[in-house]
Amino acid sequence: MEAKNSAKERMVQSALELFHQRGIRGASVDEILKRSRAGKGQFSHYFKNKDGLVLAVVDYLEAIIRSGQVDSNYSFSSWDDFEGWFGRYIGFQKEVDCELSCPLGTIGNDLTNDQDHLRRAVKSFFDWSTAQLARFFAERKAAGELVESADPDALADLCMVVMEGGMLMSKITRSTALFERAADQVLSYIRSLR
Amino acid sequence: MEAKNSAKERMVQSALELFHQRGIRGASVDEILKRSRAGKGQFSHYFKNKDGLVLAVVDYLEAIIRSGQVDSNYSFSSWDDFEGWFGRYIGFQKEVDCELSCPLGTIGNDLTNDQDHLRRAVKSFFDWSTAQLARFFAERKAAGELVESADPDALADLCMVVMEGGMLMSKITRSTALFERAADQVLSYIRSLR
DNA sequence: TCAATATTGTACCAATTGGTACATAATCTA
DNA sequence: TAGATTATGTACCAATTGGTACAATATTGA
Repeated sequence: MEAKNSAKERMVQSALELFHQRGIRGASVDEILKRSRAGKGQFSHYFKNKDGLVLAVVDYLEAIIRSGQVDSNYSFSSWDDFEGWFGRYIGFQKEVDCELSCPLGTIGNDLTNDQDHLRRAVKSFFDWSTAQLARFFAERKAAGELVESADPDALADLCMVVMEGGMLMSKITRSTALFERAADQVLSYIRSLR
Repeated sequence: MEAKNSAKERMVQSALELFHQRGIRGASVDEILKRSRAGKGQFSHYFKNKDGLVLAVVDYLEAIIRSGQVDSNYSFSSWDDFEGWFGRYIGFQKEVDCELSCPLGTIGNDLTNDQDHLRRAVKSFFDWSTAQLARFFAERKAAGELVESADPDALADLCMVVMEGGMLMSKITRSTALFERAADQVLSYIRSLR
């Protein structure tokens, strides 16, 4: 149905790159079109307006992460899998010299109150991610690998918050040192509950 | 020297409010001037350009936080002081219905690579905040109130990362639930080191 | 006092913004 | 193949952007 590298796909991917780098407002439609070698015609044809493109970008991001096509996947089955989770985000930051933070965090923070449908789309991805972590912790607890007082949902929330905060602080400080130490503390904490 | 409510002061305060709400790019110079009841003349007179205004806003924020004029101060002297630290940020989010995140986090994430002087200004505030937390943990450890294996710097990093991530996730999910549970876990962890 | 300095207001500018109009070309389908 | 639908390109638009020019007004200090 859809060609391999359709104009629509190129627009979404270019928009993702630019939104990730400079946020929604920092990337103009014209620049996105130039980068994706598309014209205004395609843009208006495939999207109602810029918000429509943002929604497509969020959906695209959610799709590739949920399908595991990206480094930081959420298919934990062992403690080793989990312990590598923070490492993949830290590794990403090192690859990009700490010049970016989380794409969905950046997009989500850029939204205004009149873009609630977009905010909900971003939130739904975070809800899913948190649920994946919580499911993993619940499974480990059911297997007797976590003490009775451990709260799987709270642990999942802690991980998500540290990941988002770590990505943001890495960009601002241009260093993963803070993120790494914080992640280490979380891992120590969770190990102490085993 | 400076009048109580000088045009410069009004411009900085209005800019802070708007940058906090919509980021740097989301707040136009014209809108800031309208809100602060000032003209283009004053703007050009007091600031070189928009970046100059951003720098003034960052300096202003750092000054009021370091001087303790704002709720979330950093003058910890007891465990009770510290345990209320996350609570003040969570309380702020509740006051604003989770429609904002951390002002310096928002500004910091909005910067591009050609604004390195601004990034360094934001970073210097985070460095100071982290150092305040680290000093507190180091003092407690010296007083024998933390186990030998506790790392004051790493604990400070963990707190900063959870605070920033919590503020961001609260805005995106429009709820402090995640932030609260994550903060609780951090407090549990630190208590386990006492 | 009176000139220098600091402050403020208004008008303007080129560039960019998101968005529309509309003609053309390709593709599908009956 | 004919006609509809889908896809693409070009030109244009009003509004907004950050920034400048410059005149006018206070305020200061010798």
